[in-house]
Amino acid sequence: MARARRTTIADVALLSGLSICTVSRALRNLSNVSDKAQAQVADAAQKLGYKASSAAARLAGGSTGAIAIVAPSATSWFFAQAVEAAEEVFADSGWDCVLISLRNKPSVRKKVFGDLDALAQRVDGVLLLNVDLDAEEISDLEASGLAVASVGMSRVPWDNVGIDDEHAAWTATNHLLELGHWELAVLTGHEMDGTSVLSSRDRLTGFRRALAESDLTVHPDLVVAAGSTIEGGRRAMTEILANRDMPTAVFAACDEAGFGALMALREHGRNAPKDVSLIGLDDHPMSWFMGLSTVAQPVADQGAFAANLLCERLADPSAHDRAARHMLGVKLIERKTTRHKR
Amino acid sequence: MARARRTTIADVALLSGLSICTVSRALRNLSNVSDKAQAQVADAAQKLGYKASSAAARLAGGSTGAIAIVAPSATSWFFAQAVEAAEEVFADSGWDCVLISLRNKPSVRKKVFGDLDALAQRVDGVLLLNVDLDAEEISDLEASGLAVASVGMSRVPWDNVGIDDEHAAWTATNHLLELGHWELAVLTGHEMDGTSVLSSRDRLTGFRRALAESDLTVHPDLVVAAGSTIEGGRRAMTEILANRDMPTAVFAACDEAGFGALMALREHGRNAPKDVSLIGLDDHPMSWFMGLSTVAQPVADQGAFAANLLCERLADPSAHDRAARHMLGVKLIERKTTRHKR
DNA sequence: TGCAAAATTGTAAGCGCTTACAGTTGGTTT
DNA sequence: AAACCAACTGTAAGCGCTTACAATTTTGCA
Repeated sequence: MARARRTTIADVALLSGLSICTVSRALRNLSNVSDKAQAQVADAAQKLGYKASSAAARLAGGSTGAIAIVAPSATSWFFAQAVEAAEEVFADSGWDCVLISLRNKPSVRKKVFGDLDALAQRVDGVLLLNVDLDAEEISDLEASGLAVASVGMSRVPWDNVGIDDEHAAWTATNHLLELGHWELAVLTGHEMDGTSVLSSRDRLTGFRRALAESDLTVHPDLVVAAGSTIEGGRRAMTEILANRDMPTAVFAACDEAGFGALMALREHGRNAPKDVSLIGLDDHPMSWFMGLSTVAQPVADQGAFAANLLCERLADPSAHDRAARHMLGVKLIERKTTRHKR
Repeated sequence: MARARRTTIADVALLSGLSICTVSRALRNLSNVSDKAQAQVADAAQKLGYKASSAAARLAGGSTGAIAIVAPSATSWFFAQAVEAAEEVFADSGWDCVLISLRNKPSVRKKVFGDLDALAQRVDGVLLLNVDLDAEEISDLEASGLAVASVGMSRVPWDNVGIDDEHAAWTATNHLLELGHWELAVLTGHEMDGTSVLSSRDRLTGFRRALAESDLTVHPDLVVAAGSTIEGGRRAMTEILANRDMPTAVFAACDEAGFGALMALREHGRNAPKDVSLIGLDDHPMSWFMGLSTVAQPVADQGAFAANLLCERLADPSAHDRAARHMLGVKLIERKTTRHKR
């Protein structure tokens, strides 16, 4: 099978009997092309199996045909789900997805967002998944000319969809409070190295607010970084167990950390809800089985929704009205790891 | 902050006092450039903060600066891990990763591999993760000019790393056999729709071989598709439980399906190992906690290893010797869901 | 029916980089 | 010292597509 010369727009022009320029316009569905020409071009392109060269298009000022999906990390359940959901939407609209994992490293984040021009050169848009950007990065991104949409970022000048993380955390914490607990610990989504996923900040805030509303204070030793992995949750819970003051209830900022906490408890001969009440946040597929009480959030929906929003922007950049902000609901799910304080 | 005209290779040429051509060569570290010129160019590029345009490079016949990571789906634990590990390797080498999830749909697979030219246009290489390709797709890919490396594909004309899935499954099954079980069921990695991930085929083969070696036959009703999700495992196990002939042991082709099986058992008032012995394959982080016996495989290692192989190929396309094949080891881990048949 | 305005279509100039091929330069060889 | 070479460097022709701007065809109306 010899490698044939690629079919270019010129071939289509020739076959359709129109000029390259008209073909180019027809191919991109620009308005000022007659229906007849449009049809001829479509027909010729079809016959020739013509595929545009994204590189050439890009170079000439067109679209790259790609968007970037940026996530703090790609291994946790939440991100894997959101990424897949978004990828599906993008793929169906013909966009390539460049995956960029920040790997929980501020250095990687700085590298990516510190050189937006480089990014803008390879993609037309960016989908941010719970990425924690500082004010400068936000305004740079806004000014970069890239279309942007995000999952889980409030107060941001572009389309955004998410849950109210603070409220979700508040709901979980409040559940604990209502069960009569007042010595609470929290396994935050922050990483050990200090990095934090955006949602984890809000969740911590929600936790704190719930306590404050009950005039409770949080002992610093009982706020421990777990990240969003099972292993992190396990380490964090182990740390809490080593504490002289055992809390009677624990809020894990994500279910995976909650699973880890369950492990740590078992390793120490304890369990939930007997020794401590434990509640997570996410509603991971395993949670039902583990009996983990939690606050459920629609994960794939968020990814898909945001991806759709971005596709729309990309399709019609002129629609430059103010950013849309969509909040999806969460729901408390009581299972077996929480119960009334005795 | 006005959007300045981009710095091109011409600017670098001007500043360095050399021709565009020499600059281009110096930038790409081609051999025939004097050290002096090389230094001047590096210096000028540095000063100007020059960033090459990948689109232009591509159009002119250079590299796209991107590779594609293709996975049957992106949500399962295995793929999320492998993808992240690979992404890290690629990102560190400066490659963009285009994520392509086949979403377990043959149609998507056909679309992607049926038009390799389109793919070749946007990426220089492809990393395949347990993708099940037919002979034609393999040879087309081989002929496409794309650099290829894969995880978990045997007998393929390019670099490959993986575990011996058949042997791993054989090991798991044999463990069951050694415990005295002879009525075995298997939850295969095949999807309900008939799609199969490459590894799941080999695992099924390994299961069958183990039985055959003990002169045992498999009842068709006891070979059920579970895919590689918790939910799939749950459905599959439920189906088995509805069977009149309950097996005394079950091999789940992946731990996640095993978790689902555990759920189904519980929903039916049964449990492992009392009612059936259950063994998985993967060693998912939850498996320890669940007490799930399994066969452990190094997941991130496989992704990173294969990514490195691909990077090497990409860096030196001339090294066209025969494909390397690396087999990583697996290990039986006995936990609590398997025990001797009573 | 005739002419300006509107709608289409075509011409041609790049976009920034790679690369075949044509110089240059300076050291060797005879 | 003339003739050669090897090692560099420069010239210029694209890669395939977008897009001002010009040219042409239609259409709308008086």
